[in-house]
Amino acid sequence: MRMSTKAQYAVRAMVNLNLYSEGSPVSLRDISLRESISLTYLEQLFVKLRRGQIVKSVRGPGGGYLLARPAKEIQVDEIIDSVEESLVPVACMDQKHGCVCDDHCVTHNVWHGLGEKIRDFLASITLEELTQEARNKFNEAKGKN
Amino acid sequence: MRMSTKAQYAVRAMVNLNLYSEGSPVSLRDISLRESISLTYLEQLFVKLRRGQIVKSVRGPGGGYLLARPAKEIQVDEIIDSVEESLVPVACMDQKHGCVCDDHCVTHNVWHGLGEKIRDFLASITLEELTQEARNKFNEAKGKN
DNA sequence: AGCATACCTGAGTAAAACTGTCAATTATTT
DNA sequence: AAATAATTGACAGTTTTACTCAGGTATGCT
Ligand code: FES
Ligand code: FES
Repeated sequence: MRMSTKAQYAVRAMVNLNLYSEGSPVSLRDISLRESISLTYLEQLFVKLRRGQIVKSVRGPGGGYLLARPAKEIQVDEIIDSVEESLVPVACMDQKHGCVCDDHCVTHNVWHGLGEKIRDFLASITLEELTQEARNKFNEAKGKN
Repeated sequence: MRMSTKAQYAVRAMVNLNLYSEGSPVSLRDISLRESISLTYLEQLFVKLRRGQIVKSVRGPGGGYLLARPAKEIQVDEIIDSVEESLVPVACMDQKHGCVCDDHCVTHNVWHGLGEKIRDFLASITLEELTQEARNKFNEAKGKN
């Protein structure tokens, strides 16, 4: 039961993007340097984030990526959805209507319920919150010196 | 974010074991036939379930497996713990005290919180409940004919 | 125009994990 | 002794993951 590193990177990158962007585009190179994630790998992730309507791209010099909408309206589960296939814990439930086994499968309710819990939790966290948390941590660390 | 089939099989097998055992041992062969899981794969799983104190084994003819304690005291998360390594969604939290990154890592709280939700949910379901649910489904299906 | 920047794309690859099998052994009952 | 059934460890095929590489395209600046 592991979250792929792809998802972990994506969330980190998004927080970093939001943290250092003040209206202007942030280049992947910068995020790559700050978060120690390979540039080419980041490119791969951001293609998916863009398709998932999480970010917008600006080409050319001075370009980079911007949030597609306010951080308050971006939920963690949406970020993960964009880069990964599924938050549902079992393959047989990938279809929209869940697993057909509904009637006879003994463990259906276990996986279905678990999937909902996971979804609900990740949907309850916004990028805005994470970014604010990051700012606080940063300030605390600064205060100690 | 997938539960391995190992975990899925283990839960199914445990429900089946409890469903057909009335104090007497159930052989893996029987479970294998009823649940269409390869016998040799079941063997692999039950070695781990035994080590995890979920079941007891009885050797020789008429032998098989028994619950190590009442079904009411067996939680789904314990079954999964036995056959799988970890319910924690990220590798860096495998150690007992969680991830050291506590202070500087921005996404720590996300994964930590998620891990707790998953654990809580699976711990809230007992084998007893699942078995009862299975009996109900069986009876309903029977009623229709 | 020409150059630098930075996004964009698809193919490819090494390592790990997953899923399952095979062969051989040990313990117990009849 | 013979049959039953758990027990063990090694092993192989497949899939997924986590990346890299080699190009291309769009844009702004001088
Ligand atoms: S087979 Fe899909 S949940 Fe049971
Ligand atoms: S590095 Fe482990 S949670 Fe951040």
